[in-house]
Amino acid sequence: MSAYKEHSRLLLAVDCIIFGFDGRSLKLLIIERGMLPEKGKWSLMGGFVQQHENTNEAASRILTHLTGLKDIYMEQFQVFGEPGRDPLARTVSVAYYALIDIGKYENQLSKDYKAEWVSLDRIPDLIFDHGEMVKAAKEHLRYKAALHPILFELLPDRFTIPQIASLFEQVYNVELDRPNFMRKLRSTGLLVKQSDKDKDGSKRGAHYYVLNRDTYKEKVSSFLHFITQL
Amino acid sequence: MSAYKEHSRLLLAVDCIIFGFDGRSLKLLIIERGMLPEKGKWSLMGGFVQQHENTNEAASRILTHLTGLKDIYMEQFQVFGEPGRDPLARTVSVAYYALIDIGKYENQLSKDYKAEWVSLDRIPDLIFDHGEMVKAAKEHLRYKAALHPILFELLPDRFTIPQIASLFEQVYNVELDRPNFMRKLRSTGLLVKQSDKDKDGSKRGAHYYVLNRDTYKEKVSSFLHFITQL
DNA sequence: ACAAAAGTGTTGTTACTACACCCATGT
DNA sequence: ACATGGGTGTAGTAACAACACTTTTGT
Repeated sequence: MSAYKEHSRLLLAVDCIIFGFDGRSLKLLIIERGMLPEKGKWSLMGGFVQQHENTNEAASRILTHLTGLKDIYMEQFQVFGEPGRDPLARTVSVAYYALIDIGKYENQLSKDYKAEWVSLDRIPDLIFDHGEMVKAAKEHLRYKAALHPILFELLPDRFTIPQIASLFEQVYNVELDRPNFMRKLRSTGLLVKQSDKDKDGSKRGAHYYVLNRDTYKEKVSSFLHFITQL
Repeated sequence: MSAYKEHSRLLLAVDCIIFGFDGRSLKLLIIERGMLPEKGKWSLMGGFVQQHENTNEAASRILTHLTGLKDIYMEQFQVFGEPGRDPLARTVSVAYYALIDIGKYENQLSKDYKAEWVSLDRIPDLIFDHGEMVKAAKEHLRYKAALHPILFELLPDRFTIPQIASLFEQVYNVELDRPNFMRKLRSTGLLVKQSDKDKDGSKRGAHYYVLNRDTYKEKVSSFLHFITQL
């Protein structure tokens, strides 16, 4: 372990921008920080990368620890490494965003961490550069979700098309033409219509759909345009 | 500097996947490694992140050091952090890909490093996980270049449409319909036609074009599809 | 009956593909 | 004159946007 002696070592952390959807609105999961510095302030969930694990494993561990869920959709999107970002020690952080159906979330660590779902447009000040991380995560999410159907990761097993539309509208901050959006969604072959309806959102009720997991797995990693043959 | 004492520190490196185009074919810049371990074997250009710099600065420094060029287009794309990837010490690497016009490349460090441009389909075995990094970089480049006109970064100031087409064909490993590709390119408004022609590639000669830098700056950060209004 | 949201139909426009064809020039 | 790429024209098709219209149901 004395190799590369002349080079300085540093701490490597992972921070998670956890997006959640409860069927109505898009939220962010943040915690009240339990350690110094900045103890008691709002923060993203994070942790240090351990000796025996890679960064994906660290992110998984941290996500499971906070939410109680396994196999959460997550994506590494950017390294934040300004020298002074953590005032106590040189710490470089690998940022991940994660997508969760809030209905599946188990508030298992309410004792260890004070975790809270906050609306995306009412995010309090966060420690360090976490605010910047959230902003970058939103951009990455927009980018990715414009080409890949990952927003389904936020939805419950049974969902309605108006719910998806509302989710897209919140992510992109636009109003969609519902008729056209509906057709586009159905043309993907990702949706399996159910016979029953959700009556909460409207009088008439909207049909439930479930995701066709097989075509989903295919389409998550396709969807390109500029070069149309591939 | 004794904060977070209980957490282990590690080495943070940057590795650069440097793509270059010489007007005919797409290449990768690799070096003969000058330090242990694996001294003398083929490797990507890389280096350790220093105390005073962030990872982008480290990558810039390393790129400039090897190529003699400033303001190289580069993009951070993935962290490689398997615990055993460098056998001598726990080292996590932030991978960047870079795009260079080989014509501008100055072989300035031929004494310090034995650097060489190799054809993308004849890459020798590389140390550690560098082969995996190259593969991932190619995928990221394909992804990004399908939506953003970044491949122009590989071209000289004056270039012909057949050259661009050839570049795209090599990146995506397809044959393009030249007439249609030409029209699509010109419809972007990125190209400014020059009056003279390049006679090297054919008898008739192909018109030179230069990039419209203004529209280029706009379009590099646009180009989405699934959500068409933005 | 009517408001409100879900969902269908239709039409004009744009973007793309396929491919026939013409152009300029070195040999 | 002809082979070789460079480049234009055109027609059919698919995807998309706009928006009128119908359906269902709670009040």
